[in-house]
Amino acid sequence: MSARARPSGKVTQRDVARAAGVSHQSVSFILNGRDHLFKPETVAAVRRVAEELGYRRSAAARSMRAGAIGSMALVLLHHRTASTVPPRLLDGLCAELEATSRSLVVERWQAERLTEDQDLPRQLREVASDGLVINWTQALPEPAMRRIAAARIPHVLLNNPAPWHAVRPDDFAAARAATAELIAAGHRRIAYADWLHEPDKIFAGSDHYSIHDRWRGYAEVMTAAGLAPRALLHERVIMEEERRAPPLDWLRGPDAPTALVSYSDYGVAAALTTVPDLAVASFGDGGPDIDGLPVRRWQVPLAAIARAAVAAIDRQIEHPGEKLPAVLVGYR
Amino acid sequence: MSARARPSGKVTQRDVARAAGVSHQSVSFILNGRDHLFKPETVAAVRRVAEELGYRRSAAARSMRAGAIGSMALVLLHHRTASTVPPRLLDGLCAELEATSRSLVVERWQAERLTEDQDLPRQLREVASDGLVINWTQALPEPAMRRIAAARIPHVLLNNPAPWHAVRPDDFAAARAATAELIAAGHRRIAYADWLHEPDKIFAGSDHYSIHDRWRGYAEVMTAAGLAPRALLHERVIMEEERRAPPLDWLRGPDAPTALVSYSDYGVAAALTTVPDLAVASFGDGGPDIDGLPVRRWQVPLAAIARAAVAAIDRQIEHPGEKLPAVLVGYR
DNA sequence: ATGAAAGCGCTAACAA
DNA sequence: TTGTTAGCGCTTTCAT
Repeated sequence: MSARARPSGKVTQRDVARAAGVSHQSVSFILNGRDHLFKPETVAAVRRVAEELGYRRSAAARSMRAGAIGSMALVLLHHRTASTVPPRLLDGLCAELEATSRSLVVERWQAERLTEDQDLPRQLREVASDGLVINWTQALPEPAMRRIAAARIPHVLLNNPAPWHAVRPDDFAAARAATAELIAAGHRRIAYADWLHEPDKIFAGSDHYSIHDRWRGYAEVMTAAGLAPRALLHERVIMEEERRAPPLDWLRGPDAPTALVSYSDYGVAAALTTVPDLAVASFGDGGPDIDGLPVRRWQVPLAAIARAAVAAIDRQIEHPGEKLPAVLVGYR
Repeated sequence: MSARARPSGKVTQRDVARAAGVSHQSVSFILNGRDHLFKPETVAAVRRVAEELGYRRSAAARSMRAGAIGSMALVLLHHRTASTVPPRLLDGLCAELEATSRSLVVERWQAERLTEDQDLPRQLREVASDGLVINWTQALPEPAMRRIAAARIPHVLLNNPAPWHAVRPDDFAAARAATAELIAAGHRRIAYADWLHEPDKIFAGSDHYSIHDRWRGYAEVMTAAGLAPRALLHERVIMEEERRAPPLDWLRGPDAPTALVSYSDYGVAAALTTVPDLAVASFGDGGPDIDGLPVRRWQVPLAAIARAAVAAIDRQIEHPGEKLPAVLVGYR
């Protein structure tokens, strides 16, 4: 190893150039696909030396030059409890960005801390990505919105009912389809179950829009088919802290439902423990089934959502200031 | 709005300086906490103008100057199917990095494509983070290892049995504790269940080390207590593509186990559907229980793992070339 | 209390 | 085919 790099420093194009006996601009050209301009032996020498020294291009210097960062940020808002990241969303975003050799940054925002104007999170304070994919079902806190507007940051809201700059799955249509499928299979006593949320959120539509939309989709199809919608709710909201099996008495008895449309996976396993031959449809971020249980599971179309989100941000980068209408993505 | 920024360009310190009538170095000082050197009205003016123009510091320029990127990369290796990211791992890494105002990049590596020397992933081609947290249970592909060594990239392997530069949960100890707990509760017929893996992986220890370690921990404690270890395996491996409920006949009958130590959550719901009063301990990345089911769930200590991983990389940045022994993190 | 100048590593325009 | 030069935005040292 004739030419060693500084032991604790980064190897630069200059180091490679020195070791290979060429100028550092030649190194830049050769390492960036414009090698046809050089003698084959020069190219080979530069390549070999770069490899030996363990040269890696500086992403910081490159983005500075290019005027773009080469990454997007996935922003996860969370209250006290850790926000859940649907793995397939992460995967979809990575895949989408890889395709254009960009990468994904993940940042958490604490909803409470965003109330004050001070101490904004990094992605709002700095130009540290080319755009923000914000996974948040409600309205953004004022300070964050102000900053995004003032700095004209390309962004898109995920799973958010906002009319602009938003991408979300079509929960209403999915609930309709799920219910219709059960009716088509011959079921008549089909109940809707939501063990997680308070009735006013389900029936009136506050909080996460999907809580209301899934119920609406179910209820509409039932009514249209001349069947009676039935909501099975926990008499008391089960909070994160005190999760336990929901009471399942209504699954037995003469008028018991033969099928269930469940808001989420929560409680489904318990329901099937009580009535093994219940037909169940549920919605979720996970895979096509719940660990070995016979459930028709409607998967949130996260890959398509990721694609739409990246496209929306790219559009804003190209056409700054343009107002983008929200995108509804259908379930598979 | 007297001084507008270029509509489609980024606002720089220069722009702010011009609008506020000071030099751009003054802006840098004022915006970075050295405002005591300036007149209060200058400080106020600069602050106000920066806010109005939506100035954000360029992370690229800053890291170039600083000689460090200010982020770490979480690397997810995956085969064909999407790799799962334990949400609590992501959360733990974010939290750990936030504490030092750094951020997290996520990159997927495709194990097959790493076999060829060409076309390495971005984090190996470029200096795009200060270190790699590689979530991979096997040996790294040769080209990746070579590159990491040649470029002296700070890194740590997660959930990996490697003796150096690795951080992993102590599955062996956890399985021992889980089994001991069931024995202490009075159980005698305790079975070990793994419906996902082939016997040679469980008993001989190829593939993911935890597959073998959890079995070993269980078997040792059982034997030490004078009880007979019993492995309940699927007669045929259940592949991703054909997941279905495992056959559960062995949970009934006179000699049936009263308790179960399960490799993972897979199959637990089905087992409890068959025998509701079975005592079950399982291991997993998720929350403290499986959707409403009575299971003693041993949670992989992902927050502590994240902390150890970041610490290991920081250590390598400070002491390049030092060989770090693997870190074993205990379950809670 | 404020400004001038240098340089981080890279690429692109221009010279030779 | 190769080298020279300038500048991206920022921080820091030095001079005023």
